[in-house]
Amino acid sequence: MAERPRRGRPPASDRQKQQQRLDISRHAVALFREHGVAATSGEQIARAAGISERTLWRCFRSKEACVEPLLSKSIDAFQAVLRSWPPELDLAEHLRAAYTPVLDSGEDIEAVLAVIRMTHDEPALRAAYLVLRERAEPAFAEVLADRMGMPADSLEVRMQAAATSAALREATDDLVATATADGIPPAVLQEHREHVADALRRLTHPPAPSV
Amino acid sequence: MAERPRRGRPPASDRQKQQQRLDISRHAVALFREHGVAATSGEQIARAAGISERTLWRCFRSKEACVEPLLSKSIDAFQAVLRSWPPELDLAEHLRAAYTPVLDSGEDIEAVLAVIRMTHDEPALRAAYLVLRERAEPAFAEVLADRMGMPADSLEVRMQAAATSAALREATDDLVATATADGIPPAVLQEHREHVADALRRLTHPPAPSV
DNA sequence: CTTTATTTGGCAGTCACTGCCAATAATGTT
DNA sequence: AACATTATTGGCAGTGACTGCCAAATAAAG
Repeated sequence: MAERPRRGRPPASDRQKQQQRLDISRHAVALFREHGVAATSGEQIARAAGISERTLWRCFRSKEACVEPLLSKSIDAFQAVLRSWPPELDLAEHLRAAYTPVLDSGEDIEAVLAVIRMTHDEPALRAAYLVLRERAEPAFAEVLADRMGMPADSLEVRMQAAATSAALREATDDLVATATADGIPPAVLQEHREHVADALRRLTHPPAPSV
Repeated sequence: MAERPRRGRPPASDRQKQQQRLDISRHAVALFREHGVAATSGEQIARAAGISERTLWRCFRSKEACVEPLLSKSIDAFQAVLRSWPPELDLAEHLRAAYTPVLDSGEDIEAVLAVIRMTHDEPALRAAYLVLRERAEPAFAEVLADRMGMPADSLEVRMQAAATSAALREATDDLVATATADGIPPAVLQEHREHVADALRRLTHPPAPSV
């Protein structure tokens, strides 16, 4: 229990590891975009990222998993928006103010959009994307639990969280599909926000009590 | 365009191919259950199914994909139930009469339950499961499109379909987790049906029009 | 500079999976 | 019955993703 005197090289912080993974992810996605997933080898990714192939496989269990950090960035960003949603404020208002869809990912907007687009053609990428979104559902559940007045691990809340997450995924796919190279037209963006807000509202405000 | 005189060996019907895949799937799942996924090789699966390794890889692109036919069976079964839902009947009533959760899969109930359980520990299986469920969403959309009076490929309907599918997945996971070797206690089953019915009702009957 | 703890790289090996071609099976034709 | 034709299967060699193992390199403390 007591703090043993720390000696030797200190373990890399989680922050550092995340950073390395993100760095690799950027190089990997760049290669995926240029040559396609199948035509990109682990060796190429490692070389581009300036690490050995061995450490690449230590960071990612598979080639396709290299997209995770980039995708996570955008998913995490939306979670943060949801978390900051004040209970009394209308959701659409909150989103209009705080939600700039994918692009909280800063510099990586284009990369994230490209990956999501690629998931439609590359089954392995789609699988990674879906697993990632499911992994984010507990966080959704926490937000919804407050609104619903039920524990976050109750089945009801988990179902709502899963439903919310899936609806948001569909809306995101739709947005990404209509996004051009120039970016996203403001009108489309506005409509997207409304869609998301409607879906979330519908899910968090149950209709007249049935049964 | 005209029917060219058919000569030589006729191609296998889709039905036959599906049957072969299902047969392989059963053997693969049996091995997965016994030894785990990692410890089961493609060679073992092929040998158990009485085919060459080469044809195994022709039928399935990956080892984990071997679970698809079995899982599809149970997903398809629920879709059939949904499709047969008469518009005027209460959903809970319909489910009570027509929905025996996973087990329309006939002989394969245990295998299906086992696979769904395994998806919690085996990321690759989880990925396959999620991809499979997403692939089923368009079918959900068709059912919902009728009720919502909108085209099945509209964003609204697709979002509802995705949400429905995800909620159902969560409910199924919950059911599978509580299922014992003896089977599923009737009380639990009944509760499960109610959960599913509630979720679907909530999704298909939107609350008071917002905005 | 030595000691200790941690990360990284190199190397060999396994195994999932593919391309290619020969063998076999299932049909119609002569 | 023998043959021609087409679809499926199997064998074989090869590629590449990934792992285990150990040695080198790095970063801190004594």
